[in-house]
Amino acid sequence: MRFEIDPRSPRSPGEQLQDQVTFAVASGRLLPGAKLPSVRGLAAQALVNPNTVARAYRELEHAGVVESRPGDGVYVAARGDSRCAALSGKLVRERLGRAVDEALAAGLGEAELQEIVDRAVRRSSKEREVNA
Amino acid sequence: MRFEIDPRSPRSPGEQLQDQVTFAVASGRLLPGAKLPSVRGLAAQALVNPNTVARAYRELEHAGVVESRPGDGVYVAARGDSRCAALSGKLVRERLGRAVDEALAAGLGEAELQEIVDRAVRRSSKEREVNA
DNA sequence: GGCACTGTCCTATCGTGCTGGTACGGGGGT
DNA sequence: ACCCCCGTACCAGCACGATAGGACAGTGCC
Repeated sequence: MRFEIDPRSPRSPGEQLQDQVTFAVASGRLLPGAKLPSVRGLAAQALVNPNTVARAYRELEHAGVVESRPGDGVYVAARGDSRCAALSGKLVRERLGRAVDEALAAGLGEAELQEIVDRAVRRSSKEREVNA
Repeated sequence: MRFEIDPRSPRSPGEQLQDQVTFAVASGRLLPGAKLPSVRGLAAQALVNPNTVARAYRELEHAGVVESRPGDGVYVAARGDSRCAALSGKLVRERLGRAVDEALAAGLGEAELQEIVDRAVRRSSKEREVNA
């Protein structure tokens, strides 16, 4: 499981980390019981401060997505997957909705919009293949 | 032309304002030569600080989208529309792409994604009718 | 027991974006 | 000429997220 931060995103690094874990759990790429990278390890990998990772993990624990076992590691919570499903669905719907609103406000027609979405889907699934 | 700020958006008020003007110009809702709301007026309407609006206008002027005539007002620049077309197209593509990536990462299938987009389009065009 | 690794906590500091307030100079209608 | 509204500029201050560094306690392995 790789995590990475897009510095050009308007979302803060901590939020991006949180989102990525949530989505990975919701999609089943991270199963309940799986061990997440260590705070320090993930910080080094994602080039952020360990404190930022720790805060993200703490938020996730508060949301019931993960469980942290001090001295051992952070694990996906037992029912974290179902908890994430609703959560990530809501997030995704909200953000996709916003992006579509923007696109229409910018004068794009439905056809062009459809084409952009298709293209993004194809690009994204191609990347998924490569990483498989 | 109404502008409003969504405080729940991850984007800063200034950026939201900037985007909205850009999209309005790109879509032809604001034509070259049209007068934009005054710094103070828009600030009062959108519940932000006049300084924030002034900065957004300055950025837009730097991008060649608007022209400011001190003592008079801020106007859409002569070739602002064409300048915006490319700009907003790029922005929209980027953000829609990100949202689609997220949705797929969250485990949504293409069919569900399609359904969400359709729903957002319909909701959005319904709002457009109401405001027409 | 000792060691390496884990998560946790705390404080100080920086950068950035927004706020609040004030002041200046120009345009345009009266 | 006057006054009102306009954009512009500048400043101090605040909030927030991220950074940096250090210290602590628990777990697991040897």
